Amino acid sequence: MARDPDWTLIRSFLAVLRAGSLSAAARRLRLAQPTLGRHIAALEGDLGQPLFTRAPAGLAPTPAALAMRPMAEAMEQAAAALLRAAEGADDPARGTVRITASEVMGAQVLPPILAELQRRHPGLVLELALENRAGDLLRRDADIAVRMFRPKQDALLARRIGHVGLGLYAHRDYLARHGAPRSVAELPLFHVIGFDRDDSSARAVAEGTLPIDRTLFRVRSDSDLAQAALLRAGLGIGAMQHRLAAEMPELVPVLAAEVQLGLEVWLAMHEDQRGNAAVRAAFEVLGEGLGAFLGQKESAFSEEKEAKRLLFVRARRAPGLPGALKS
Amino acid sequence: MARDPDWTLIRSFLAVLRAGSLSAAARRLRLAQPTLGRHIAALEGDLGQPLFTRAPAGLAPTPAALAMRPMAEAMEQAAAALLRAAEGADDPARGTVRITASEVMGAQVLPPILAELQRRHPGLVLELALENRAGDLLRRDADIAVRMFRPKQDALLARRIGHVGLGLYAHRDYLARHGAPRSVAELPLFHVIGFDRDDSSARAVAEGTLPIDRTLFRVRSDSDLAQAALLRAGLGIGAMQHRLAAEMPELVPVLAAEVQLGLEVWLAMHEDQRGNAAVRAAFEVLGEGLGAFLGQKESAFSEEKEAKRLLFVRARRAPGLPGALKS
DNA sequence: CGCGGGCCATACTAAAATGTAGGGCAACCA
DNA sequence: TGGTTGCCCTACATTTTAGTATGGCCCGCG
Repeated sequence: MARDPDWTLIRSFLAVLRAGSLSAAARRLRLAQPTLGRHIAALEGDLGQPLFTRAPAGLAPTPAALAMRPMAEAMEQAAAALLRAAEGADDPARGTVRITASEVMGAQVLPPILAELQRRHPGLVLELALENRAGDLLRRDADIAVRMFRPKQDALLARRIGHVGLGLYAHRDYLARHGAPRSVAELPLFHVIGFDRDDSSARAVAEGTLPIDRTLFRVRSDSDLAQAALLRAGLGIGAMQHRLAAEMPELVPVLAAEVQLGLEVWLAMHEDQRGNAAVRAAFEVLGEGLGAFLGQKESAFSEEKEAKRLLFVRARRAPGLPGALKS
Repeated sequence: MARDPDWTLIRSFLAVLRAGSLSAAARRLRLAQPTLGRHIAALEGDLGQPLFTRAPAGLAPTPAALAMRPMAEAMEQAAAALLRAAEGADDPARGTVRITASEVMGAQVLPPILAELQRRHPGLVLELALENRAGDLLRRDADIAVRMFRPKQDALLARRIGHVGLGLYAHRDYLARHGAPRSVAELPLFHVIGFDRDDSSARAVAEGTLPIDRTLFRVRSDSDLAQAALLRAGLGIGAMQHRLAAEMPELVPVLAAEVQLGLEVWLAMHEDQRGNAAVRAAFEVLGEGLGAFLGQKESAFSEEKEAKRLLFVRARRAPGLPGALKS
């Protein structure tokens, strides 16, 4: 009852699912509407069950169609990754590299490094996606990830770049108005800037240091960039990389001796992309640039397994607080 | 220079890559050889670079083609998963569920549980893949995984089923011939059965207990089933689940007081498959059956994040030995 | 209530892809 | 060395597929 359908039909199916109607999907795919109608009919025939119920305003997906959607999207992403791999396979100068990074990294640290990358490989097309959530590489959403924590997946090639130090800062005007806390215990009396719902950044930073709790914060945002902007605007006390804060004269360190935070910086790529010259070149330049930025010697190219051992040792040295730790 | 190619071309490309020639690929796909020749030519045109060099004995892939292969395979697996999802979306009685498990689990524990599953859902088509390597679910190589360690991926729905105890055993004839070790320190004097190159099983079992080293073993195999068979054949001392050893009267426990090993049992499925009735039904029955086998109450259905917290607590209670721990 | 705009389905025509058949080439084997 | 086999390429007939044009339907709006 289920012949395996032509992949083109799946692509059309996904387009119809997204667009909500045959006509709209046809416009996006630059095909004719009857063509898509036939594709859907053929796919329904192959699968032996209806995928859409014909409604006046368009097509309504059946539960089966909704269940199929993630797989169709996985195919689409794999196809996009294949295209990138094909472009840059031979020639590092001619390819597209998609990089994902955390917000702060992508906005504050990466641009000059990417400029250097582009200078060395002018033919490269660069894509930069900023998300604090991980898991992009495995979905082939990106070729290279700059992450502030150890990549967990076996299928990744990961390199530990170094360590970045953070501390608490506040605008000097804020401190002039409210004074400065004299101890960590006094912090709840001030306007602490922190996450809203997504604690992934905070828990990585605070690992083994502070018990992190949403109720501590009196100014909340899940965007690290927004947090930084709020900090610079004088709304309260928040965390920032020392390296970045040093270039912002209006910021003054707070509890510098008591609160010392740190993050690891990791570079990761999918092992499938090992054969892609463009990705390899970008990986190298990013490693160099980030290493220089961190002012630390970078470790040798190492596979995930070795990286794991390193992290393990590190984790034993600094046992964390159960409440703040979920990763 | 790079139009995004029709997905059918990618499928043909993968077939040619695997088969090594247009003709062979054509036979497998039940297409004519010139058709595949045209597909490859079209794909090369779309990508703007050659994928194969024409050789007398067939086609030799270029580096670019090799770099593209993993992505093409990812598409293929996603398509297969899509097909399974379509089949079983509505009706648990009519669907295919692909299960991956470790060798011992799949060969010794799962069969009766799968029999029960089939009894309850006679229309289900079951696929069972035995591999000790993980990472199958994310590649959509399987719908459900039975694993002896905590699944690490965020995109998975995981349920901790329970705990299985292991110990060292030997055939009574072996012990009659060689005697029994009186302490762990004496073990190297005996024929210990263990892994050859792949230490993934052993390091999970021995976590926090024994320093595991390949040189300890005097009988080596990477197949857990082979190890069990060697153990039953009297070749030496090896690890086995208490539950299984209890049904093998020829086996005698060794150093039962000194060496107590254990593994967690986890059930995991891809969150994308949540909408698949067949997979859900299989997940439920597997959870019940494994829970009954382990003789323990199963915990409530929980997402990965909660599972992580559980594991963290556990890891703190039993700190491991750095050398034996890489996961 | 009539009109326009969105949608899908159908019939027909045009284009494109597929299959078939035959030729040439290199490698292997008796 | 001569036959056989497997391979790829090209040319041509055929089937399949896509595009165009049209009609009917439902909804919202003036």
